[in-house]
Amino acid sequence: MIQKPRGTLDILPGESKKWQFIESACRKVCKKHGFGEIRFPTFEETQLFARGVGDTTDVVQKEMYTFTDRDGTSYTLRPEGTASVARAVIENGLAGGTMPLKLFYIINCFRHERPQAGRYREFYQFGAELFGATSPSADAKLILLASDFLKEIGLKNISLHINSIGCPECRSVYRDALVKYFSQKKEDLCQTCRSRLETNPLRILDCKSPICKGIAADAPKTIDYLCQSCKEHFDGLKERLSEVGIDYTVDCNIVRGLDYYSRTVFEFISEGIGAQSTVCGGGRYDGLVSQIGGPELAGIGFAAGINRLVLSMENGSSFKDEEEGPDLYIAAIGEKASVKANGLCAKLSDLGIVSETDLVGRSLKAQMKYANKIDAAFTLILGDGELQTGRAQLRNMKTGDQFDVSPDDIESIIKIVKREGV
RNA sequence: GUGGGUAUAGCUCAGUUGGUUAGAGCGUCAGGUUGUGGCCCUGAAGGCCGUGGGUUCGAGUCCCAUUACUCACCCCA
Repeated sequence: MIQKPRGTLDILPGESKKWQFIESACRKVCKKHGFGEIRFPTFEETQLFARGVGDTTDVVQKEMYTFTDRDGTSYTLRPEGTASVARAVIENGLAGGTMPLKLFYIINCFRHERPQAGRYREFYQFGAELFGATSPSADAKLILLASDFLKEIGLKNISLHINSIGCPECRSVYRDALVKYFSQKKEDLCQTCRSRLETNPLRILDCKSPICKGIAADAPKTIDYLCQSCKEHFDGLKERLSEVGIDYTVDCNIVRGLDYYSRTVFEFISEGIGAQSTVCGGGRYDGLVSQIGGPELAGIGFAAGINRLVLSMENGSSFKDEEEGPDLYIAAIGEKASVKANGLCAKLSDLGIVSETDLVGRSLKAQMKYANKIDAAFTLILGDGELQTGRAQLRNMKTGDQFDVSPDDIESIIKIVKREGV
């Protein structure tokens, strides 16, 4: 028995409706805010992610699906979307066009992690990126898009947390202060946080350990270390969020794991879907485009984890699961009737009456049972007798009423199905 | 990469302190006279009890290993 790869998903028809619901919400909201869809390769040169996402990040260091092509080039299955979008913007000359540039995408991504609730090796993201705008209005616009999207799918128990991690200049000052603070308490920190002190001190802030949490509570706060312009930017964002009526809480412990973030970072968090509760996360990345060889071009974006959104839909959403059977099932008895049923079925389907007929050679009784099971609105019974007399029974499966029709009079069959079906 | 939990039919699960041919419900398929679904009744198919070792006269049951699933750490959407 060959099984699907670990951490991947088969999405069956019943479940895929939820995914379609989410995807159509993405498209609807993006249209509303003027974001255009971009599609790009599933794999890119490994270098793109190494330089864009950051050489030292866990994602790049131990989670990428990397392979060598026949010509020796190293490629990687995309672990996220932003770096690829930035690359496509540069490569297609969009950076020289009209700004702002607003793009969105719905993609699958790949990360070799240990699977758990809300975390998969192949996972799906809805992402949006806004380039060429440094104003806090851009940050607010993007957060509004995300907020509208979550509202559109009607999720309950979602909260927005924002923070500013500053520009590279003020962040390094802050980082030093943080290292200094935590170094004093080094003995009390958990094992992983002690090593984080060297590698990524900001990460200590969102450690799950209660002891580290306690220590982090009194740690220096990012917002106290922002330079003048970063502070103004953050204040500007908060003002604009309030103006458009978006509730938020400032959470100094929000830290993004990807190197390209600067200034604004944010997360939408959902209750009750397990430990992986960030349903949408993003931030500003003014240095990314130049980092991967493009011009100076500001950007801000987010990605929402579709798998996690599907999970949080269990807790309530505006999704309605409407099971709909075909309008008509044609029960055929015998070879001649079967041939006739095939033709009738095709004609009716063309005319907008969703029709089915027997494909597996069942008895009449079994066909009736099947019609009932698939929730067909009507059943037309066709046998030798009907073909000879030119009269057949059209049965309303809900009421049990039967109508005498001619199998060749398609018009009147449609008329009855439409009238009774409403 | 590190821990915990789980593994019996397509699905959800029973299976006594180890004891003969491993069960139920649901689902699937077929019947319940002549050409009419739902409810009900009957029957059938479907399991190397995750895999490999071990203990034992005897293992679905106990022990070890392994794999998968799952939850958490880590990381992140």
